[in-house]
Amino acid sequence: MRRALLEVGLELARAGGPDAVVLREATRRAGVVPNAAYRHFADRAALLGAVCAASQTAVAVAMETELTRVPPDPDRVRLARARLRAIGLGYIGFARAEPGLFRTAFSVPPDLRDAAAPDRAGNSGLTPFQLLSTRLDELVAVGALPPDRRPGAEVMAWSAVHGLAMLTIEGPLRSLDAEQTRAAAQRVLDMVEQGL
Amino acid sequence: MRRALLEVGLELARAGGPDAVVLREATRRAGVVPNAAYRHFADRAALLGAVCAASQTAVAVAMETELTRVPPDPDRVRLARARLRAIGLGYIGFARAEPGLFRTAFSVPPDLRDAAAPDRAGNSGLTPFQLLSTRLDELVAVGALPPDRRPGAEVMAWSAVHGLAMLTIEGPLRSLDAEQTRAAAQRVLDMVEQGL
DNA sequence: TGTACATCAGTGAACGCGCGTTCACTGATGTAC
DNA sequence: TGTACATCAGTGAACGCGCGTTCACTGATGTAC
Repeated sequence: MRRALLEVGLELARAGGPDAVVLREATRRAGVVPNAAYRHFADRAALLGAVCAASQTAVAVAMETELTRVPPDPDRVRLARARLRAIGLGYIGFARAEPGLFRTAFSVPPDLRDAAAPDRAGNSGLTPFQLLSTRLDELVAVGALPPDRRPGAEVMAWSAVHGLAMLTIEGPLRSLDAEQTRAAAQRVLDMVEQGL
Repeated sequence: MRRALLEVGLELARAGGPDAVVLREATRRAGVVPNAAYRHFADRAALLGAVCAASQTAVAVAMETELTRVPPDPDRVRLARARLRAIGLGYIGFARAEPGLFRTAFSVPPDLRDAAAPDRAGNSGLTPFQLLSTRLDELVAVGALPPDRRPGAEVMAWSAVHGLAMLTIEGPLRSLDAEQTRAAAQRVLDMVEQGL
């Protein structure tokens, strides 16, 4: 039942973002009376927290999926760069494909994201941030990024990619089609590579 | 009265973002009965649209204010770069100072941002996007940006700055203090300069 | 200068709605003796 | 093998709340004759 509520909560978030995760509607879809939810979640905030954690996992899964598509390359520098691009593309692609879940994953009330994260199934258990850190570490390891530029690099890369994602899903870039979005993503990733 | 409702609406948005722009609460604060609002706005969406337009103007004003602080410089290239940085800093600074208004300005429902924009008072009447375009045009004019790199440059610059703004107000970078934010902003702007 | 009338911003009361949450409950499941 | 009992997921009914919106209205303001 807990799982059913979580899944139905994800369905609601998918369709309408975090505000759409409504306890009564979730129980309705789960075929259960409203207060039954309180057997499994302390309150609405706890349900939303769980949905948010699951959304973040989904983002991470999308990034890792893209990562596995990177072809092997004997040139370690080129490979490391391709991997960084891959997680960026996965991130933006997820935002485009699942804007509701994406917003749920990151527009999260401060104090309820510490909800348990029990469903790490399907990915390595790393958060999107950790996936990014790993790639940047690799760039340093293969000599593609000077170590003195490493600190704070997450923030820069993440800002660029996150900004594009946001602008394309709920900002003024909403009208871009899939092709244009992909092109914009490539250019932003170019900028990150250059600018780091 | 219309003006009073708009200002009280901005107050609500300032405190809680777009969702906090509640018609009944606005009339309450304006000292008026709820339905009186319908003399001035078709419905709640129209009020929110007006508040959103005003928030965007506020962002633009913050950017222009920062722009006027740029000292004169005989080196036109350096000046153009400083101006681009200035509007970026204004943008991020506004997001930090007024997260509620910032979110209201950009997390806007698709169809109601075409609300009238009657209160252009206090700035040149340009939108944040237009301010950015002007700066990029100037970079090209002084030879700091190759013309073939000009198309799409808005998207890249805006993505980087917008992403940092978002991550610092409602994302995982919320815990950064003012000093750290400023440093991050400078680095992101470095990246944009390099990466363009 | 004075009267009749239209305009229109704000009133008072009410509507139906969906929400989160609490209460005492039922009835199936599993465990202890 | 059979009975008594605890556990606990889900029920049924209800609460108080704030919301957006609609109705017929009042009363001040300004205009036409």
